[in-house]
Amino acid sequence: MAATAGVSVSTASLAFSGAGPIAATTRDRVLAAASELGYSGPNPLGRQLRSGRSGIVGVVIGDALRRSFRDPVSIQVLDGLVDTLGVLGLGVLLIPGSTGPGAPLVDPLVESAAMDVAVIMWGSTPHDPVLTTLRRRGVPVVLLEGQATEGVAAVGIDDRAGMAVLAQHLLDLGHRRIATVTLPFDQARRSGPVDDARLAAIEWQVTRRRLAGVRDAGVDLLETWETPASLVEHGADAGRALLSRPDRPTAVVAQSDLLASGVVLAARELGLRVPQDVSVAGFDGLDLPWLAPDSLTTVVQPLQAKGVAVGNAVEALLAGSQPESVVLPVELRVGTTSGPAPS
Amino acid sequence: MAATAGVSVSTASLAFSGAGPIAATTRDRVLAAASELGYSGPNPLGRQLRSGRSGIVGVVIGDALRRSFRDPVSIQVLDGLVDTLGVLGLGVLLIPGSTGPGAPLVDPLVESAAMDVAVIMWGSTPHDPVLTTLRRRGVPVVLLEGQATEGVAAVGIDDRAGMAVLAQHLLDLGHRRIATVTLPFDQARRSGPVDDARLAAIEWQVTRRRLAGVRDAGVDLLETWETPASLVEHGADAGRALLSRPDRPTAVVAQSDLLASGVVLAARELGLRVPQDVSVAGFDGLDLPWLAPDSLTTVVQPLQAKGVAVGNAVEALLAGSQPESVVLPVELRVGTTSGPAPS
DNA sequence: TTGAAAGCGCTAACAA
DNA sequence: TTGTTAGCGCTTTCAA
Repeated sequence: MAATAGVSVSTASLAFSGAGPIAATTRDRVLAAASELGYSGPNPLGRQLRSGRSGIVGVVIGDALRRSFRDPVSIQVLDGLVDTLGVLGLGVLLIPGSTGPGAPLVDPLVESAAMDVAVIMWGSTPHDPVLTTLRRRGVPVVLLEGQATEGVAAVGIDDRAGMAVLAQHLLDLGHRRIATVTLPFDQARRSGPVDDARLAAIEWQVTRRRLAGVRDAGVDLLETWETPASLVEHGADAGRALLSRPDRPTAVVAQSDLLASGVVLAARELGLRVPQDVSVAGFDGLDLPWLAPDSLTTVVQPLQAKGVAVGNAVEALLAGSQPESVVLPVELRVGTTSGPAPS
Repeated sequence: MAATAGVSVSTASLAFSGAGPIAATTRDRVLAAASELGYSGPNPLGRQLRSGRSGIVGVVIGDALRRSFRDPVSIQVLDGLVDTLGVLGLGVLLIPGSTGPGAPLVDPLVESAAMDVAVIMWGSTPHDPVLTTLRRRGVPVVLLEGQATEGVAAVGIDDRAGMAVLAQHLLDLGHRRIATVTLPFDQARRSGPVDDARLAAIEWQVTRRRLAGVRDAGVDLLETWETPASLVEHGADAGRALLSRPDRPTAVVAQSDLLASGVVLAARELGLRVPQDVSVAGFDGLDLPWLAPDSLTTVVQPLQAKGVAVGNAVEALLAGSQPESVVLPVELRVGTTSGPAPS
């Protein structure tokens, strides 16, 4: 310990922290001794125990990393979050979400990793075991796109209204046979057409709200197709099925841009022209350079801003106040993939 | 503290840890008291200080998150890493890499976050300030695709040999006018054609090795184009430029699949047929569903396995041994984007 | 301006 | 089988 080498004990702390009064000469002496002994500043573990703070924000990804991170949506939110937290001197600890039926309900890190606040990304319900565990531990939580509960704020977007505007856009173009491709309903992550019973059992709020938005506009859906994840290939599967129907839809609304671009690919594959034969719309507002020359008709959501909002909520929690839930606005962006319904 | 409520002090520790002898009745009593008081297991901060271990592995991303994570290559490696570390009870702390000329050289987390081991992803050189900082702190380091130094192991692939095989494949197909699109040369992240002086100054070893591989096969490159990041749009930029030359190359080798797919898009845009008019090849072996109906000719590298190998190196370091550097094999995969040179 | 002492919560060694 | 004690490294009173 530098103290032994120099001359003091707690003085060394002052030398490093800069807080408190200290003679320039002593500080220099301490720092010199430290570098001699190969001591490089206070041990974070000691500081953490003393302060009761780890400086760590646990981020529970709502899925296996490999899947979550293939989705630019999660990435952009995470990016905004990391930026915001970085300024506050906080680090992000990645915590895998439940990876499937076989795996344990919550990752061990949720049970026992040190963290000052936790963020649950994507689809937490009030009875989410992850949420329950964190509350038991007394770790304050911020939800992203989850259902706000007593004492737990959520950051989300107005996806229901956004979807309604998008659906109205298609109605205005004369479309009447409209099908939709949805995000997952729940952990089960099934794939295929859904019936009324299944529709009534949607657990994930995002999926539910976006579906409700379509109905709000007065659309009577020709078919609803559930996917296991927001990935291009699942969108393509759905597109192949929906566009092969004898009463082929004239428009397909997907609940994400990745799903929508899969539908576009499926349409091209089937020799259908977009938008002359079929219109396709998505949700998110991603930049998809490889879809060129098409640009997707979509609802743009502020992904970075979402991350920033979560970061701000975290900051509030650490400051001891209870943050408000936030609903960010979205906006219709008409691209080249939607056009008048074929007559 | 549960101790007060129950009857003991360190007995409580035994009750929770399960290690050491304890009467079933006392354990139950302690656990009951704990749940009554809302105490939920040992505070990780205390345990960490006591054990000297944080259970955290810092992963320094070689770039801004938003860019790194748009690259499936990083994601898949990270996925393999998180899986491996999860089993060991270790968590991954995300640390942004240097984000550009303006920003500070190293993220504050590198200076002072608690971590047992650090992983530097992507392109660390022996004089990397991040590496220097970590060594000063005494944090053991594993490099991914960096240059191994004394006491610092690196995990990488045999990209030079892989590139040579790929280049030979093109030569075998009769190609003689071959251009290449490279990964970044250094922090500067420039875009455009490079001259000999610039070629001699490549800092990032991956870029250097893959370029060397092409030359190993005996290819005399028509042009070398540098990109600022491995992203589709940069590949498209490069493709547009290279394929607009009067002496248009008959084949373009890109140092990554994302860059290569950008080149394919540029070719389509220019009305060139792939591979009849121009062959395109990449590196990585990604699954690119949206490139359909084409599948890229590429060099497949074991991305997940890379993450696992890094995880194993971390494990070795924590066990006190010095891991060996690892070079994983790669393999040529011929797709539909390469064919005989046009006559 | 510096030093001494206490205590954050934990576990491991030892004693009872 | 349980309790006592010490100490991980730090920062923050408080006293000198």
